[in-house]
Amino acid sequence: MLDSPSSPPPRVLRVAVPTPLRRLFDYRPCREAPPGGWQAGLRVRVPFGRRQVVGVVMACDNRSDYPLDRLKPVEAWLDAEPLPEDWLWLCRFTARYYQHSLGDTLHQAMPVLLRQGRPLAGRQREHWRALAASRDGDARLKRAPRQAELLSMLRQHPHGLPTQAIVAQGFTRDQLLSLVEKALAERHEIPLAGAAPATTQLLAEPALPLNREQATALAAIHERFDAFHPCLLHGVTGSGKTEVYLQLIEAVVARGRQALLLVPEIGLTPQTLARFRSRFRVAVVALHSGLTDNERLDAWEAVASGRAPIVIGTRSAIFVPLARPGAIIVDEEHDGSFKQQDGLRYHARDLAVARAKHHDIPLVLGSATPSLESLYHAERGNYRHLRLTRRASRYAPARLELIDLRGRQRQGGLIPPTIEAIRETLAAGHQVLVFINRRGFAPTLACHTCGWLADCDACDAHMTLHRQPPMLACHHCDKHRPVPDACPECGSADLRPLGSGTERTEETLAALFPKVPVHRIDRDSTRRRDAFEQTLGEVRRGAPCLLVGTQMLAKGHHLPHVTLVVVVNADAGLYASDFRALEHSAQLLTQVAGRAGRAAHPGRVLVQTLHTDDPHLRLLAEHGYDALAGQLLAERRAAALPPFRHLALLRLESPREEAATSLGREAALLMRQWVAEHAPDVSCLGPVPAPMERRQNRYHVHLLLSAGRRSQLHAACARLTVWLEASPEARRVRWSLDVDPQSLS
DNA sequence: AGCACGCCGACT
DNA sequence: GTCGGCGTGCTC
Repeated sequence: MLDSPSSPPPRVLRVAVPTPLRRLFDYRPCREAPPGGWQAGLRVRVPFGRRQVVGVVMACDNRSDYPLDRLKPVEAWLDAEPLPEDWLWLCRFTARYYQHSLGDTLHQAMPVLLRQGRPLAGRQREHWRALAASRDGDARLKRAPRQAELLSMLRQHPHGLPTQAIVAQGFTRDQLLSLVEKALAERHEIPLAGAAPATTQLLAEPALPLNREQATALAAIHERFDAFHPCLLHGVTGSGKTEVYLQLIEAVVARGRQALLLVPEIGLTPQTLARFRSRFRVAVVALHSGLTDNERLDAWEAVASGRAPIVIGTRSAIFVPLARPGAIIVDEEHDGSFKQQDGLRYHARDLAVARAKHHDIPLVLGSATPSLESLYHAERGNYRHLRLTRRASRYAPARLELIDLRGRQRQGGLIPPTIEAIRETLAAGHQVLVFINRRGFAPTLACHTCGWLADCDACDAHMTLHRQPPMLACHHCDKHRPVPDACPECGSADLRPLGSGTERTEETLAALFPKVPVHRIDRDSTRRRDAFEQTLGEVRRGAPCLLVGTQMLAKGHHLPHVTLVVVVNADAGLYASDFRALEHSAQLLTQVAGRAGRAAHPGRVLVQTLHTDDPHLRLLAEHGYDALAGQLLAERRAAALPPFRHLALLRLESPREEAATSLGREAALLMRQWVAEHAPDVSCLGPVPAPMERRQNRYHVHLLLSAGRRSQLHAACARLTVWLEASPEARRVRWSLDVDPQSLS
């Protein structure tokens, strides 16, 4: 692989190029070889079609299937050293597993600045420092008070300050340059790379004592540090999973290794980060969507070089290279945000498993409500099943009380006994959380004279009625229109909202409890970045109040003063057609219940439903998530669904329904023939119209492959994508293959 | 996916 | 007469 500078350069470089095409492109090396010789993992700038792109050399060779004399030369190499080996491995694995183009996968897994060709090695950070004081210097700043302030700040830091820190104090780059021009300050560069930090004095504050279960779990995870060691840390809300993570990370870092912690999108809050940063004296790098391109590259480089021992990040952080991998932890492993829902449709939790296995390191999947996949692996002994059943609070998690909605008059979705319970809770000086899974004022608008419903004309969906501001909006496309005064069909003025959303429930509660503040928390009310945190801060102060919100409210936030949780309608989730709907509803209901009574008071959870006798709901209410999960697993087995069989979903999408369907039929034909001969374990279902077939005036058609063996499913998918890429019909239809789809819609 | 080339409608 | 609509073809 390595081509030493003395040996002759290879004739051909196989380069992964950022394109959806699932193949490599061959190039001739440029005249000057990189200092370490040509090798896999080097970024190169290459001509591709009519443009220049950044690609990655995947192999060196002397032959090509393409005529050698027609190969274009590489424009330039961009790295002296190849990109990290573990990162290349992970990208290769991901591209193969998800049947995605390698070039695209590498591109996506790279920080933006590396995609653009910026150098990685030898990165410097710009610093500024004051020059020796001259008598007249300060006099010259008489009319520039900000520059004078800046200079005095620089004088307090004789080793210099990074630009970022200076700008954070409210100074500008221009002010810095003015000081340089006046010879009062100078710019200097500090290389970013450096030795790993000393690991003596790792902790900034002492670890908390562990209870027996936590200690047992930690010991089990610790047992081996040099072997793939998957553990399912299955702990009820408030049982102290985070403390186990903290102490595992401590042990990992003490051994000079790095720990990677993945958290759900919503979980990487300033509070979470603060908890980790206050525990450790070493750097805790956070990778989240709020970083600038430069910050992201710095973070990537700090981890890849090994300088940063602890990384916390959301889904995409699974792609950060680790110089000395020590452990990977996935918190709330059941969370849907770990699965990317477009383009490269990877699941960060599943990649975490693959990665830990590759590195031979411990893996921890933590959850109060584990996915059926992970429970299945734990049951089969593939994962060690570690349970935490004891809560720090005196009180057991609240039981779900099923409240029968049938035949009751609803007000904003709430029936009288529920309203009474809210009244009592507020009177006792506590807080109430009302959980409703629809935003807007009402799910739709209906004519009570002729039965007309406000439908979207681009989707097979109703339009949601909003009051703030008033409009009809489709939640599946960007269409919205004014609320009509009269029925467009019959002219009747008797138009009424049908059902309730967060806005209507908020309005109802505000009318019922005028003296109590009502906070609405949903995507519409939290558009402004800080609004959510601000509301939560107020709620944490503890005065009686009402919180109305969507599932945004259910996850992660510690709300110690909430003692009553109301679920306005459990049925929407329970009876959705998707095969994971029950699992997700049960996880959500259990999480919502976990919000009640975490501190000084026991809690109640009222679940309104039309189906109080539903066996799944009863099982969940009476015996909890684990019991229901066991039942659901049995049902999945009977229905030949994951985790007992593996799925891959081909989605086809076109403005012309017939185009999508006919391509689906051809693909199905090909698959059925090919599979009969090469992969008899695979079955092929469809093509069928997708649920909500028409979205944004495009028709969606599905073809589902399923198999008991991954290898056969994989082979079938590979055959399918090759065929699709070559098929002229497929170029007129947008298609994507979703391996291990999260949902069938 | 980009990005070109290429062949038919409404405008200075 | 041109500007520009998106069909189709290619990318080492």
